[in-house]
Amino acid sequence: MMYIQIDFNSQEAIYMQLRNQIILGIATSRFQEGESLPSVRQLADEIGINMHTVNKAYNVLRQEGILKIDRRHGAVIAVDIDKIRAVQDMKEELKVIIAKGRCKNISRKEVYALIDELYDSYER
Amino acid sequence: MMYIQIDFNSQEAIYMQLRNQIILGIATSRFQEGESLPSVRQLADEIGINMHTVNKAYNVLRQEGILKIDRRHGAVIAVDIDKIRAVQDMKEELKVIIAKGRCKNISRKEVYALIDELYDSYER
DNA sequence: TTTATAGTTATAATATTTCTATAACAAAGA
DNA sequence: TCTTTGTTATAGAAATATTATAACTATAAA
Repeated sequence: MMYIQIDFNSQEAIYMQLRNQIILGIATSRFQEGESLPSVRQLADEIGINMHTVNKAYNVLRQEGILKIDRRHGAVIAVDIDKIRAVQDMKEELKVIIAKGRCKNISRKEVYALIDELYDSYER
Repeated sequence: MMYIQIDFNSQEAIYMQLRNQIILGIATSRFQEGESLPSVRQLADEIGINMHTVNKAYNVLRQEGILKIDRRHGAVIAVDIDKIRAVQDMKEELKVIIAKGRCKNISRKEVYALIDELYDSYER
């Protein structure tokens, strides 16, 4: 049992909701490095969605260097530590969000505080 | 002339690219509070896209409290300062990004550094 | 008052993306 | 051999994005 919760009324694509929850699960140590995720068919069954939707989420996570997938062990949490690329990716993701904050006169320190709140909530 | 650059091969929706560039433009002071944006027809013509696509971008920005739109002056940059809501929105947007950083062992200080880089690049 | 321009609304068509539904395949393991 | 794995292919349905017209009302300028 994975306890994944999908909001079918959300505008966010199902595969992205799934991807997000797996990332959040790893950050909060609900899932651990080396742990196997259910097979695409199993998880699809469990959630009540199609196999390919799970497959898509897994492949996004693979491309992001969060999972490794092979025929033997299925999807295994294996975070690749290409720190440089990870930081670059994050910068790209933050770009518009911070720009919007700048428009709203949100200060650096206020952003720091948000970062702290979130980091604390992911503490193990 | 607005000098908006759309990547038609991008997977990102055109109206979102437009929305992002306007936000970045405000953050970098290329556009100023009180300034009028081109009419939806004008900008659509300039970029070579449909009027409704521009209209959608403008309406997203209105909903985010970045523009005001009325029949007299068209779309005018008018950032509403509901700080509490703006901060809440940002937290929501940061949630998964920071979780992913946590997976990648990116430290708070490294995130701070990114925030600083971005804030500096938006300095006027 | 006429004219032009503003956003708004409506409708339709097309393209793309998302999600589902089947099915078959090859590799690995029991 | 039998089952399970991810992978691939194809097809269709549903939702979203984009374009194309057109008409409407309100405002501003001529």
